[in-house]
Amino acid sequence: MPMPPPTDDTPRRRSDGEQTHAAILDAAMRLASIEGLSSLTIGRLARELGVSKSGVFAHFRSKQRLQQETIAAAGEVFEREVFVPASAAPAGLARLEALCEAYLSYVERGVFPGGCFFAHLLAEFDAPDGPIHDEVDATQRGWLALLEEHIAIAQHAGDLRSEVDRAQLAFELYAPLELANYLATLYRDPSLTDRGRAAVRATLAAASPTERAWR
Amino acid sequence: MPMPPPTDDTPRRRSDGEQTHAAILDAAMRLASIEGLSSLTIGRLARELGVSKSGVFAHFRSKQRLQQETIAAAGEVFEREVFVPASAAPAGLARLEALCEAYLSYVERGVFPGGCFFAHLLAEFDAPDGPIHDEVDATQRGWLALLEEHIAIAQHAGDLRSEVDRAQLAFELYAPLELANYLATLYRDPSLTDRGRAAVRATLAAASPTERAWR
DNA sequence: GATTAGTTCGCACGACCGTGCGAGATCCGG
DNA sequence: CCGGATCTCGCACGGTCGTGCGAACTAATC
Repeated sequence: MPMPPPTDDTPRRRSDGEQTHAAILDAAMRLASIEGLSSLTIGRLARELGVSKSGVFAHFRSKQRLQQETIAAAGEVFEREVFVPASAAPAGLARLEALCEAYLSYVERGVFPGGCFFAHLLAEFDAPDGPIHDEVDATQRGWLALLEEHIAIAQHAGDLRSEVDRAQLAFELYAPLELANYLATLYRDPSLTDRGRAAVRATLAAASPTERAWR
Repeated sequence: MPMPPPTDDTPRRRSDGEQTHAAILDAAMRLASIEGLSSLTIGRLARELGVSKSGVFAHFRSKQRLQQETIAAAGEVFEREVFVPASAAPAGLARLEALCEAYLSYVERGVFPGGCFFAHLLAEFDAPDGPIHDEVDATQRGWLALLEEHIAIAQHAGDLRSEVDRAQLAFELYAPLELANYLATLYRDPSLTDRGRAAVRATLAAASPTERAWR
């Protein structure tokens, strides 16, 4: 009995496959952000979507493709939820603050139910395994490079002291964002992001040219 | 052909089981720190140790017990590698610095090949699943509480300003430790821990009563 | 030397994994 | 109305998982 006619009245529409494809990736992102990309399972996805395993498998022709497409899809979500909002701010210090705030807001709003998708990947593929490791590596370097870029602009604009080490400051801004993400998810308490906000504020204040570098 | 007599000349010694038990936990910690506790597999452990699956399984009578004993064993390693060295410093600011330094050193020395075992758990069980989540939760709260405790002592001793929010400062100290761990493992570059050291130093300087709060 | 406790073995079970294949169901262009 | 595309299906495969069981072997005790 292959395909017990869709039962619901709406007949199969043009390009039903694209819809399914997107729905699968949606569920995959949700699952992977909670339990990790490697415990993403075709059978489980199928069950969750009320679809046969073959129905899922046919859309990606290997598990690896499924994983890669899931990462790509999550990348688009991240771009939409973090990069785009932050881009409203002018390049430099304002953009730097906007990036941090956009990240914390994205954690706070629970865009992914298991916390930041990429933070999860960072922890999961921290050991040098397979091709996904390189992708994660590049993602992290890109994020840090973006922060550094705006630090540099802020320095040239005189909004940050020019002696501060850019890579070090990027690290110090990123650190509280990550920890806020992990603890907010672990404790199920989005208010943890306020700790992140305070930390970012303090770090930027310490790097500001006006020496009001205390909380 | 069960048990092809141990082949090597050394005959089975008293309490061979305890040795095996410990060897299994050793391999389990190694594996779990790299690939996560949930991809810890009895079959894989057995293969890695050149032993039958039953030979592994018999020592723990369920997978859950294996996982719990692995966490406990890693806790002992952490205690030996971080808590004990730090305890040499007097309580308060010195202990606080010693704890951060001990953690970074433990990351740097690669005590676990996949980076800090507990940081991995923090990321892996950030979603509320099962009994292990509670254990991870408690571990993290304990670590933060320990930092807070020595912050309080340092404040009473006048080594840190008494107005600073203890929980916030603990968060700001923990954040660079975690990120240093993740990036050092991801980039295979232990020198990342120096970023963590600099961040800790800056954060403590900003909280110090003498206002030399710049890098 | 027989007994006993302890350790590891082979083997089997059901469940789930990723992957393939052929077959129906539906839709679209002719 | 017909023929190809497109989806999704059921089914089957080999592999690995966690878990049990009985048996073989060793070392220590009587």
